[in-house]
Parts: sequence; C-alpha cells; structure tokens
Amino acid sequence: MTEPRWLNADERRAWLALLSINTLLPAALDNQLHTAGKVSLFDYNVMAMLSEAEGRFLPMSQLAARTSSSLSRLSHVVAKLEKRGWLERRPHPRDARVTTAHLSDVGMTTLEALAPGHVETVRTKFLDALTERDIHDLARIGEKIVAGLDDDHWILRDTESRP
Amino acid sequence: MTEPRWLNADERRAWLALLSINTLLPAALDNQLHTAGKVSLFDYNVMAMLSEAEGRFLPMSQLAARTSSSLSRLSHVVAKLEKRGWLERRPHPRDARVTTAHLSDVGMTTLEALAPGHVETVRTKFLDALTERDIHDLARIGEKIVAGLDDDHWILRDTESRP
DNA sequence: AGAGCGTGGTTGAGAGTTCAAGTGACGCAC
DNA sequence: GTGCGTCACTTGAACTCTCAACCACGCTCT
Repeated sequence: MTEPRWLNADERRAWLALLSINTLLPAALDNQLHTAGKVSLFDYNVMAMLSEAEGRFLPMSQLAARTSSSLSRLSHVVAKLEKRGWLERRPHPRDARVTTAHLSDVGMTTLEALAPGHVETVRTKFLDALTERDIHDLARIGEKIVAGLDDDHWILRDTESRP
Repeated sequence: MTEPRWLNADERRAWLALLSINTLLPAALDNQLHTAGKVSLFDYNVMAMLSEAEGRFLPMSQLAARTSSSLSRLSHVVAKLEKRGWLERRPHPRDARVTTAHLSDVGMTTLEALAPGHVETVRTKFLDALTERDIHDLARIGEKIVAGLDDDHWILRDTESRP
C-alpha cells in the first residue's frame, strides 16, 4: 500500500475546471431550455438524437448509447415525452424484445422551434469563450477522454480515420 | 430573425464530447465513491473543499460557490452529512444570518480514507487518457470556459497573473 | 423440445435535485 | 428608531435519477 500520487498543479486545474463546467454548463442550458419550453437538456438531446437518425427512430438501447444514459433513465424520460405526444414507442417487428422510440411530427416541430435558442445558448455559454484553435484542441482532448471512459462510444465511430 | 449559426464540425465534436464526458465521468466517480463509502461525488467535494479551508469551515454561501452549487442543494446535502456526524453547522458569531459548516474530525478521517481511491479513479478515468500537454491545454481551455460562465469563479482567483 | 443464459426493456421505491415560498437578520434612509 | 429592501439561508413539494428486481424474448446446447 504505497502513497497515492496526488494531483500536480495542472492536473488539479484541469480537474477542478472540468468539475465546475460540469455543473455550470448543463445548469445554464437546462435553464434556457426550461424557460423556452419546459424541456431539460437531456430531453432535448433525446429528441435531437432521434431527429438525426434514419427514419427518426431508434431502438431504446441505441438511443441510450447516443445519450450516454442508462436504459432505466431513458425509459422514464421517454415515457414522459410520450405523454406529451412528442415521441411514440413501437414494438420492433422482427425482435419482440426491442422497443423503438419514434419522434412524432409534433415532436419534430417542437424540436425545430427550440433549436435556434439552444444553439445560440451553446455559443454564448460555451463556444464564444474559445478561439477556433481552442475548440479544435478541446474536440481532440475531449474525444480522448471519452475513449478512455468508453472505448467504443458512438461519437468515436466514422469520425476517426481508419488504418 | 435571421437563420441561426449552426455548429461546424469541430464545434459539434467539442460539444458532443463535452456532453458525453459530462454524464460518463461523474457517473464513474460517483460509482467508485459510492461503493467505497456510500458517498456521492458532490458529497465528497463538499468535504474536500472544507478540508482545504482555513480552520476547516466555511460559510454556506462560500461553500456553495466552491462547489458550484445552489444554496438549496447545499443545504439539503449539508443536513444529510451533518446527520452522519461528518459536518457541523454553527451560527456565525458576528452575523446571525450566516451559518458556517465545519468539517468534524470524524469527517476529516472519513475523507482521508476515501481520498486515495478517489484520486486514483480520477487518474484512471480521466487523466491517464491524456498527455502532459493535453492536461495543460485542457486546464487553460477549461478555465476560459469557466470564466465565460461565471467571471469571478473562485478557481480563477490567485491562480491568474495580475496586470 | 426444453433448460439455461444473455439481452432489451420496464417498473417501483428510495435518494437526490430543483423551484418557489418563507424566515429572520442586517443596514440604510428618513 | 422605524420602515423597507436585501442577504443568507431553510423548507417542503414536485420532479428526476438510480438501483435492484423483474419480465419477456431469443439463442444455444443437448
């Protein structure tokens, strides 16, 4: 049992900054989305991921992967969004175990109405503080961290060059 | 009402990576802390911030600032930690409005027992994926983002050079 | 065909978080 | 020294998330 390696100055700065960003940024975005349309950042992302999928639907487990969430969390949220008429759940025709979540037309319209305000907030609260180079570096570093946490995370697919 | 500026490739990569990190990293750390000692990452941070303060106590509002949390959230959590005997609340002697949270000896011991496993997890889940240079860049970029979200955030004090 | 195992998803209970409202105390204006 | 606005919290209710248990289906092996 040896003495643990404590964080040095840069490691500590990086860690504390990430920790703060982690609570402040989602709070700011949640806030904007909630006043704009009683939607959380997570709700928004669920719908956004569906809107980008072929046919605007995905199996629950793939949607969970794309939102980095547990199936349980997703299930509760999809139930809520379904009650609002923005999503619809259907059984998969070939595999009766899987449920697919479909973005409804009303959901799509809602999402489109929310999108401009949301990206604008992403800019003002996040991207505007950075230079083009910062953003490029952050994308690279961020993807490294994601890879360390989940080595076949969906955002790492098709964007990486192959050998 | 002009067309919003959507995200370009790098902006999107940076944003999606941050979003994923944001859910995966705290989950991993919460997990470790919870199995090690039924403590959340936020609980841990509250105690860690107190442990680093002069005299191991801070007014609630300063503690809230240091944990980037709302006073309400903090109040609930401090109540919980107080019930476990790790913290103690005392009225401020000069200003009866303020409550100070003190880390107890038991709390300090608990924190010290948890710390090695926690830093180790911070390393394996986060820092190990990065080079020294990445960490330095991330610290710089991260602090820029924090500054954009809260221009007098505590982590920006004393670490920045002054004019 | 059926036993056993893994997969995909749901559910309910308990823990945690947020939001709005409330309680005192300070401090300044007159 | 009496209002009156602000500050520093606290509280309770509503909502969200997590965790463990559960169900149903598909796959493989015999």
